[in-house]
Amino acid sequence: MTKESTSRTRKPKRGQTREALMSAALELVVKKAPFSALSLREVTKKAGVVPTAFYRHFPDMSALGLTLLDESFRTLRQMMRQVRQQELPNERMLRGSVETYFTYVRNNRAHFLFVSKELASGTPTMRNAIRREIRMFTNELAMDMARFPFLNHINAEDLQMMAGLVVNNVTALTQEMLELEEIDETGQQEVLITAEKQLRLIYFGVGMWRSDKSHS
Amino acid sequence: MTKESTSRTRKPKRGQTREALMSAALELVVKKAPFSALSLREVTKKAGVVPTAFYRHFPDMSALGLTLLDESFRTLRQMMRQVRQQELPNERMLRGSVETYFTYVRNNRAHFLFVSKELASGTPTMRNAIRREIRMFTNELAMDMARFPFLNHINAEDLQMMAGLVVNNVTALTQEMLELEEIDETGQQEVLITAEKQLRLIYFGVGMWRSDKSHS
DNA sequence: GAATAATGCGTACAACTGTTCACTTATAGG
DNA sequence: CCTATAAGTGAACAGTTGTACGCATTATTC
Repeated sequence: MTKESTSRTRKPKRGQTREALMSAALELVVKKAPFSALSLREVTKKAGVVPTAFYRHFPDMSALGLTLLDESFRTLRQMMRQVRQQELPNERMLRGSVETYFTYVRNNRAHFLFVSKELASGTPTMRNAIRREIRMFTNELAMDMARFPFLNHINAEDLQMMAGLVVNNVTALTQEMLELEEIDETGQQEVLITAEKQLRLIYFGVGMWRSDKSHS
Repeated sequence: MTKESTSRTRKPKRGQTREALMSAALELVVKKAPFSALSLREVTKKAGVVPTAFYRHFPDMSALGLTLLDESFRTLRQMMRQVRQQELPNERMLRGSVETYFTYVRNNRAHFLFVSKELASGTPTMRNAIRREIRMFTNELAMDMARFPFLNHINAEDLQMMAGLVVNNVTALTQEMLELEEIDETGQQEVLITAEKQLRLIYFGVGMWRSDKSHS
C-alpha cells in the first residue's frame, strides 16, 4: 500500500498521520457510532496524535468524511468492475457474481459499513453522493442487461426497474451480511445462498416480463 | 414568538411535557441528524422545557429513544394489520397493497424516517429491536403465502426467502420514498409505480419457482 | 382546604468539544 | 551544512454537554 517513502527516515511520520487519522475514524465508525457522532479529538486520540495536528491534514471533520467516502467508492468501483467483467447474466454465472461480490464485502467490511451507515444517517451531502453512486451502478447494470439479446424485447424504463430491483436487494443483503459477526461463517454462507436464490427468482421473473403489459 | 411571562411563570402542563419531549426528538431526527447525535439539552430546548425537567420523564436519552422506537412499532404494526387484512397476493390486489403501504409511509413520515435511520446507525440494542420487528413481518408474510393454494408446492425455506425478497425491496423503496421531499408528488408517484412493477415481477418469479430445483 | 406527589426551574460543576496561536522539531532541496 | 517548509506540540479559549441538588409550583387525593 505505502509506496511513497523514498527516504531514510528514522521515524517515518511522513504522510502517515493522514492515513492514521483516516483509519482511526473508520475504525471508530465500525465499532462505535455513525461518523457524525465522532469528535475530532476522539479521532486524533485514536490516531495517537494531538488534536491540533488534525488541521495539518483536513480543514475539519466533514472533509475527513468526504475523503473516507471517496476511498470507499474506489473500493466499490473496483468491485463493480470485477463483477461486470464476468459474462452477462445467465443462470449459471449468477453464483459466481454473488460470490465475487460478497467476498469483496467481507474483505472491505469497514468501508461497506461506513457507506451503509452514512447512506442512512450522514449529512445530505454524503447521502446524495452515495445515492448518486448507487444510481450509477444501477444504470450500468441496466445497460449491461440491454446488451443481452435475451432481454431486447424489454424497454429501457423496465430494464431500469429490474436493475433497481437487483440493486435494492443486494444492498439489503449487504447490510444483513454486515450485521453478522466476522466470525459467523455459517451465517454468511446462509446469506449467500439466500442471495443466490433471490436473484435467481428475479431472473425467472425477468424471463416472464412483457414490457407492453398494461399497468394502469 | 414565545410570549410567556419572563421569570417565575409555570405553564399549565399536565402529562404533556413527556409527549413534547418525544415529538421534539422526533422532529430533530427528521430534520437534522441521527438520534445518537441529539443532545439532551437540544431536545429539552426544542420542547420548551428546562434541561433538568427531562429527568422527570426519562432516565436518559437512550430511554427516550427506546420509547420512540416503541411508538414507531405501534404505527408499523397497525399498518401491517391493515395491509394483511386485504385479500392474499394475486396480481390484482398488488396495487392496492402497495398504495395502502405507501400512504402509511407518507402519513407517518417521521416515524419511518426515525426507524430507517436507527436501523443503520442506532445502538446495537435499537438495531436488534428493529431487525427483530422486520423479521416478524417477514415471517408473517411467509405464513400468509403458505396459506395460499397457489404456492403450496413451495417449501417453507423458500417461502421465507421469497418473503425476504419482498420485504427487502419494500424497505429499500421506503427509504427511497423518504428521501423525497414531502411536496414531490410526482417523484412519489414514480416510486409507487416502480414498486408495483417490481413486486409484480417478483410475483412472476414466484410463479416459476420450483422448490425441488437443484441449486448447487 | 390541607397534605402529598408530581413536575418544572435555576444554579452549579466537571468533562468534553472545536479552534486559535505561538512554539518546536523533522525533512527535503539547494 | 543550511535553511525553508511541512508536521507535530501544548496551552488556552469559549461553548456545549450531562447531571446533581434544592427550591417552587402545580395537580391530586383525602
